[in-house]
Amino acid sequence: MGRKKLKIQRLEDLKARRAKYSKCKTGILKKAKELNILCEVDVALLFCSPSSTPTLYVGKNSNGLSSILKRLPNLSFEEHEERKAYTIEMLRKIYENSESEFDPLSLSHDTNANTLKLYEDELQELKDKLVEMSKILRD
Amino acid sequence: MGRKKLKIQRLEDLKARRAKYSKCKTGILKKAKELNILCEVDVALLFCSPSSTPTLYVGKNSNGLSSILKRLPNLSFEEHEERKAYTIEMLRKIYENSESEFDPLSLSHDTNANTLKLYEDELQELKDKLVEMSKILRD
DNA sequence: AACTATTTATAAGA
DNA sequence: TTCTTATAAATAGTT
Repeated sequence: MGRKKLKIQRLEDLKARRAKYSKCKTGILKKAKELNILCEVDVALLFCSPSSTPTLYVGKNSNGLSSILKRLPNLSFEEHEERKAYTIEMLRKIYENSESEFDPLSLSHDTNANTLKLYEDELQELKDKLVEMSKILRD
Repeated sequence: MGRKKLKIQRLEDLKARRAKYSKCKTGILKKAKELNILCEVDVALLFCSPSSTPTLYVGKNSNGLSSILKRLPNLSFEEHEERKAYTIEMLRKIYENSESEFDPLSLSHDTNANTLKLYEDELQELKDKLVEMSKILRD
């Protein structure tokens, strides 16, 4: 929207990128709030830009979701070897089954309400990460 | 947007709510992808509706973010008492400091890039949760 | 942060 | 669900 149509590619100018980020984030947060209220959907959004404070938004009335997200910041230093092995195994299963949808929870306490739909970007990244991890494990 | 202006309140008709959810989610995901590419911002979105499969979107090139999010589904059954105590302590600090911004990471390995900006809904929920937890602890 | 021309998202209907 | 079209809303360029 706006005076001209934008090509969806990285904005090279830092200042323009920051301005865009600010405006766009505001817009998405507004939409997410609307979705949360209109449709009774639990919503959580996380934005991390290289240059500014990460933003977490969690909609009202999230059942258990927000309590999980609250712990996100603390996970990184709790990565014990045990957990890593588990994660790698999970990634392998995901990799072997990489279509546009899958269910990472089939490994554990699955219920219909707990399945996750993943998008292409996510899957590509999982693949990349698995390759990286494989390299590390070979050393 | 559309033929008429909508009031932002829960849609009472289930069918309408589902239709709205589907359309709106598509729109937000599109915007999030644009933000991810245009501004080089790591993005993660999670939607959980009562009636359909939860949706997770994580943008391309997320540094460490996606590996954290990947483990979200597995957290719930890993809630040991030790972790709970830590979480409660974190919530207390947050509660005592509840303005529209704060830094939950000051408790640990804080860097400028690791702080989180929280929104009102989030804070309200934290307060509610803390009240609940206080009740449980008194028993 | 504010303005406004323009693009984009979407409400209602098919 | 998908499409069409009128309309509401977001936003690009600019101040």
